[in-house]
Amino acid sequence: MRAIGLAVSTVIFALRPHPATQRPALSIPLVRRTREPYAGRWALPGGWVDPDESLAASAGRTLVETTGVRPSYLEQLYTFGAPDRSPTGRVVSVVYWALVRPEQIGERTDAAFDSVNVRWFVADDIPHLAFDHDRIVEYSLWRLRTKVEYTAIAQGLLGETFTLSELRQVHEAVLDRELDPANFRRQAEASGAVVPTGERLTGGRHRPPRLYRFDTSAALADNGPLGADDPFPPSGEEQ
Amino acid sequence: MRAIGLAVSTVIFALRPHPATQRPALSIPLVRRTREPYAGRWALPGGWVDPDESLAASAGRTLVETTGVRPSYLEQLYTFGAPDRSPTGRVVSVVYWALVRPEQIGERTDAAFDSVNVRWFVADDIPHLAFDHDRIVEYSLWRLRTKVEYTAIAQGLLGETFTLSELRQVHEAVLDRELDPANFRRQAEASGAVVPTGERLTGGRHRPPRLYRFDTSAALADNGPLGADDPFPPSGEEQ
DNA sequence: AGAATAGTGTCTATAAGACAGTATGCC
DNA sequence: GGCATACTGTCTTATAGACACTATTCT
Repeated sequence: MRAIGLAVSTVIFALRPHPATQRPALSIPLVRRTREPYAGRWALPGGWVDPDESLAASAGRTLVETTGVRPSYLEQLYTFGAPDRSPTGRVVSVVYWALVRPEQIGERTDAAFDSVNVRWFVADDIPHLAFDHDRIVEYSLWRLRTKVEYTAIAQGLLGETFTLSELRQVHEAVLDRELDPANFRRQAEASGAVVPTGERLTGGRHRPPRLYRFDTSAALADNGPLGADDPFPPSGEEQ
Repeated sequence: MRAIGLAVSTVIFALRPHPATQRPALSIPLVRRTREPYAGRWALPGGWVDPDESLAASAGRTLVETTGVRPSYLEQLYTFGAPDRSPTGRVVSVVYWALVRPEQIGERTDAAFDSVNVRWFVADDIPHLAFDHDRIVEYSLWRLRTKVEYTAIAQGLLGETFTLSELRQVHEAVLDRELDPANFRRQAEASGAVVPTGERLTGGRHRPPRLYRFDTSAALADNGPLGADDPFPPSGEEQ
């Protein structure tokens, strides 16, 4: 039995101002490869799985190293393992996807963070990536878009409190289409996932909207018997 | 980098006569472990991934070795990789699930097939399994049941032609609840997944029902940018 | 004819979408 | 007061479910 390399990669999503329009746009951080193969090309953050480390914990490391924050949601996406997907030998990659809240990203300035080789890209304007990462990003986008329509994962991209208008804009940014404000409001309230805080957002240019928060007793997504992944398990137990 | 063992396991589903009632019941083949750890316990069929073999092809081997037939559907389920899931060392298992048509199973009698250590179990009456396989089976059942409600994967369990009554019984066996024949018929026809052959099933005790076949131009399930897995790829290309 | 399943019709409840209309705060 | 957004009301359409009813074949 020859050794097969086992790696983890993570597709990280956050909402960031679009470079052109400044409106919130679904974005993904990528790292530039500094060595062969594919030196100079952009790729998904990731690395080898440590022998004593769970898969989700390995994905958690990836997140910290690139965004510097704890993700609000983490889920296994798919495992890619075609024999020829890496020119240097057999590598099987367990890929995760994560949601990060924008206010937590901040600007990393410490020496450990190499901002030259880490850059955020708008999700629908990704360059041609190394390995089979184009396919992976495409699939992760499909999964996010499918899931945002029938779960409450959008909260993984938002802060503590928010207006329904902001929540709607998150859905619009993810789905890349406009939604009817009236109908969206009704569905959001009927779902029970959001709860009004009783406060209003002042300082806007118009009528102050109500602030909401997510019902913390409800899960972000129903993944069946498997719960959500915990990238930073307290001890060492995990699937 | 210490080596991490990479394995593949497969949850195989087929409809077989329930030992007690003789009615079609969702069933899973298991293999009895002949060595430690967990010697004597039932477990999912599987094995090590060959260095030159794709993950789906490895799952395909599993299928042939236990059921002896080509599966009608194969999909990656999840990758389990907790550091302590095997007492003998670190093993990461990429798990697949598959559907097999009952008429293809047949009874294997050749010497290569050890029927003593391979047995079919009714899905809702599975013994306590080796490793973390209890969880895996539970999750695969959830996935199958979720998917049968919004896709046409039930055809993976049926033969070439069938009556709508038979199709409904497949759904009922999977979901473990009765469905209204009238409403089921309407939905099946409206979905466009089934097409009447123009023939009828004679020889029954009552009014002969129409025979249908699946619309081969439609996919069994929408897995997004990733298509269905092919366990027996012609050359060597795959994800 | 009767039994049993095949197949159709129809009513109700629910939800999504379109869109008109009212409310309220800031300029 | 005007404007932009917040928020409500209501109509239409599609679909799921319940269930009554008709059709056809075999015994």
